[in-house]
Amino acid sequence: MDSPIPFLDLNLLPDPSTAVMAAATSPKSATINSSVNKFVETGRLLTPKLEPKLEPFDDVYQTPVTQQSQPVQERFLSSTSSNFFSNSDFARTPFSDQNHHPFSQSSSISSDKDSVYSEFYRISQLFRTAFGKGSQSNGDVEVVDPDSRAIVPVPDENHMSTMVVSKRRYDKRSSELVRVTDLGVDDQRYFRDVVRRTRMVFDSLRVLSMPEEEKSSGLIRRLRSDLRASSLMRERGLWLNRDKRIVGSIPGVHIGDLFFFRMELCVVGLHGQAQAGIDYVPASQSSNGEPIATSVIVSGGYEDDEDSGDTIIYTGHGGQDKFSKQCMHQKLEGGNLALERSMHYGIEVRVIRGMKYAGSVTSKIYVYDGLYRILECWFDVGKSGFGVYKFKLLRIDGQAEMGSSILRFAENLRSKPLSLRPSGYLSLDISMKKEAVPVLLFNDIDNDQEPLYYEYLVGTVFPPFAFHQSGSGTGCSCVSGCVHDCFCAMKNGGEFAYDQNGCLVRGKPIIFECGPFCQCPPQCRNRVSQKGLKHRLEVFRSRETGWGVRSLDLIPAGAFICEYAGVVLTREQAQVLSMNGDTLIYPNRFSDRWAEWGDLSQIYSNYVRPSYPSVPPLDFAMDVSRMRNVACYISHSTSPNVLVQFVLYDHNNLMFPHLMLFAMENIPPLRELSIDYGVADEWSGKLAICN
DNA sequence: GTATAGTCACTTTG
DNA sequence: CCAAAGTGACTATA
Repeated sequence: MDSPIPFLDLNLLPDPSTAVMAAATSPKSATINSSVNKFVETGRLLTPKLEPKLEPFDDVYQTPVTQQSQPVQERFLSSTSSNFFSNSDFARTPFSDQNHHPFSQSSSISSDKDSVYSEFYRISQLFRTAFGKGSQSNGDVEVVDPDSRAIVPVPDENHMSTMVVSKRRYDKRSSELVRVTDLGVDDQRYFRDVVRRTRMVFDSLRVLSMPEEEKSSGLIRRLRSDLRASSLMRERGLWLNRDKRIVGSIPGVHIGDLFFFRMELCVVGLHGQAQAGIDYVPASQSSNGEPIATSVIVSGGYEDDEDSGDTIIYTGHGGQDKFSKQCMHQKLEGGNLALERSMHYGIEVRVIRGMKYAGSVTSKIYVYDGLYRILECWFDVGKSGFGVYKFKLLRIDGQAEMGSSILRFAENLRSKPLSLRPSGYLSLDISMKKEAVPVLLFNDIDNDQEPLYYEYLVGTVFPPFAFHQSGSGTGCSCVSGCVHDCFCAMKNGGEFAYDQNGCLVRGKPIIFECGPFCQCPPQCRNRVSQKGLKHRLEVFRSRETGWGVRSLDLIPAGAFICEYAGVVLTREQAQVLSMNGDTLIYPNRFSDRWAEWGDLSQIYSNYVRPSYPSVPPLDFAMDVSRMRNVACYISHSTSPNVLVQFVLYDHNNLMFPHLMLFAMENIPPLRELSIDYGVADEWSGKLAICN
């Protein structure tokens, strides 16, 4: 019998992907010994209590590295304007006086209280109030013009109706510049949840405002569903971090987090510019009249950029024609000036990389890569012969592995796993080709090989009587694929649970996929989870969570991951087995995370959580003691990135649904997956997984 | 068929 | 109130 390991919440641990590329030179861990990720009952399972802790305002502000603060325009223009346009000899001359180079004096932090940067202060719990409700201080809500009214779909429990939402005048972003430091564990978890919830709303709105397939009226609308989603959220005050301008990391956003849209960056406050690559507090709002940069996006849109990971030569903005060709000299203004001022004061900037991502669509993804310092700034001749500003950025030490390099590593790992990780692989497919894509087994920290000793189970084994039920032979007759009002759509309450890409649109108590009794083809949109794995998964050994699971591919939010498979036992059978100490899963104990997915109650006051089709309390257990699949190695978290959704397809017996796992966020490659296994039952003390 | 170039409709900020 | 920042979805072309 396994000995249970102490409960560890994945989210309290450093991102395991940071260790991915570390060399496999570590002492053996003899204490971790668990085949399934289980946990013992502890008080830490329950809701964290948020204890406000106020930090003194005074002693925590940051001061400029250089005490003297010359008027910047004067300083710059006087030192450069003479040779600015004389072209021939743009030397590599840093604008900053060497004596005042930020890094040369960065250790000397003055405590000058009259410093222009006294508004930098540590803030912890102040943000808590600011976050939750969208921090509206707007008394003036008004309709700007009657034509700017938007008709938006409003989901109610069974169908879509419409309502009219008027556009409002928005608040400007705050000018208050702050840095958030020393967040406690509870705070981190809180902000993570807020960010995740916000991104879920964004995704739901985006998917809901996508055009449905037909639209045969000939009126082809180009619909930017990302813009629609963000503007709806803005109307509701759901954009994050608008009441403070945060320099440094954004609470709840981790290094390596992935975004598919620029507007998504705006919504969470990671980067506030819809198009521009440099975000900054403008001089007009800054307390000392100097602009300060907060974040940059390295998108590859400037020919003079040189990105080598930890160091970046970043080109300032401007000087391009509408065809993105340099056509004139850049000026030291706007974001360019802000970057220079940030360098002057030694203030870090967030770096987001826009990268082409092979797979899915040909679009870009944005990766948050952490904080960088600006080392140098100079004026140079660009490739096109026009003057450009260049900034040398250096990544600050001690941060988690860059998301962009993990992406690249994972991409290479796809084609040549053994040459990139010559040791550690125990198996290149523990499913022995039973799954559509391989499930790898990796352990580079100890000698445990346990997952090799189980028979691989692709799908849950139900008792024969589960199939003997009246009505189990009915299905749709959509020979050419299901349409929106077909029989199977009706079974699901009149709408399909999945979008055209097979992503879960809204969680439901249970989903009816098309099955063997339906006439529709295999590529029907209502067949998703029954087709098995799409993303390559890897069971891996971790010092913190025992065995864990991660993906080698990017898993987009809402995508199906895998089934949680086992051998179904009735209550009586389970009682016998549990006395023998076998490992059982109790499906009814998983938290109802499906309810969060697609929850638009923050947008629509009349939103009701789907309650149809209803599902009776589940009264079975699953045995995974001999046969199991990849899912039972997934770790527990109270802030999980994977949800459990009940699905039926091969029979219609509501008592015995499949447990299907879907991504709750964009899960980067090599990041550990986690499920909320539920909290201990107050009376029995039992958990989803029990011995 | 697949990559690339071009075109168009957008939004927020300072 | 407007200029400036560039994307994302689509269409045409190589």
